[in-house]
Amino acid sequence: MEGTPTSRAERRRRTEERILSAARAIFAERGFQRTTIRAVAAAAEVDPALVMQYFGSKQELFEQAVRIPSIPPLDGELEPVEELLGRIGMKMGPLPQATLAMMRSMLTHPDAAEEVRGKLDGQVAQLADAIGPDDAELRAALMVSTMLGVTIAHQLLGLTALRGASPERIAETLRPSLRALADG
Amino acid sequence: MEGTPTSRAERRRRTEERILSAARAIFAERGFQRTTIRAVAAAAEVDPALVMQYFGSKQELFEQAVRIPSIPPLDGELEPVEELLGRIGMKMGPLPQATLAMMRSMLTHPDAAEEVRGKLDGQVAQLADAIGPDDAELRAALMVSTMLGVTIAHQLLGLTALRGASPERIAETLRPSLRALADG
DNA sequence: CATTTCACTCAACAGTTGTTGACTCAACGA
DNA sequence: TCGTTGAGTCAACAACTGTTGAGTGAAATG
Repeated sequence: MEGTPTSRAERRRRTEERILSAARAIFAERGFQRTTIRAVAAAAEVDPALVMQYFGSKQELFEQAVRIPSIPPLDGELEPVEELLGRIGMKMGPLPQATLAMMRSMLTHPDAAEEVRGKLDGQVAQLADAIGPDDAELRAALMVSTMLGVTIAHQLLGLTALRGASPERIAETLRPSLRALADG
Repeated sequence: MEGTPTSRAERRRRTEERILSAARAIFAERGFQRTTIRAVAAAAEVDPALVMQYFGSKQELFEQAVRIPSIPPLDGELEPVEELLGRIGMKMGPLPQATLAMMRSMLTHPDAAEEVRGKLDGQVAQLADAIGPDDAELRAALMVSTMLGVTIAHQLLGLTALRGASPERIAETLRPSLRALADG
């Protein structure tokens, strides 16, 4: 058998992570409203009251579960267009559950909307710095919007024409489009 | 005073439309889950029970309220890219409430997701017919995804960089990007 | 060993939700 | 004029929700 490490701190750490993991999965699948504390507790094999005791409220559970991976900033080593394209899935695997949970909720949960808007605004600003001078902000915003749309259509909506396509092929086909926006 | 046309059929027609209008507005603002029959009834100045009596269930109310304006098919008179761009807001005003309601709910309400996916798949197919032969379906899907992303970022999320921009300027700036996708 | 601490459970409350059935009353048809 | 119909209301049910407080038993501490 796997060792049963019944140390208090260790047990706590593990169940807390088990709850967070279950929460991420269900938030990502159903969004904030349709996710119930009871469902998260059941998936984590814990009593619903424990979830409350650990996280205080459903809202705080959501924040904790979704906090970790912010969109990484452009590090300037690569050309911006290539860096954006890489994010479609070439260099990292599928999107982290926390990001999916955030996106899934952003249209119906005001706090998630504000969080996503802030993150995207930040990315627009970074991108605007890296591309040509004319209309930089608008063009950057459209590049980010394009990435957003492709991600939603692919990961959340499951457009038929995108379901079979590999991330590499999507990125390749999208390149001239982003390039056109980046160059003005 | 405005005439008080107390004919039975007429009264029914009017209250029914009042309910549908209120439903569209609230569904568009809050999405399916967070919209309550009571809120719709209150906005329509009617008893909640009447909404049920007329529409049977919340789900059916949603379907009726959202049914009407399907995405108009490409009519082939214009070049596809220009036709898509026109939809950003140049030729028609802001998106109809029914469409907004649909989009607002599509990430958290499975039926709305399926409906939107179907509509977008249809548009992809049409667009794929109208553009060059290589990878037509994938390129068409990316064009549609781009439109989706820009619409979400602009109308539902309110990206800062897009909030001030006029639809015409957005369409203009987006043109080379869509053109690149259309031409392969 | 005795006591305290704390991870965890049980049962319940209070509010909200979709939905229903009995009721009221003005418009309608004969 | 009178019975019928149907638009609209009222009060309530049943299920589900987030949330709470009292309790339990094993680990930590002395």
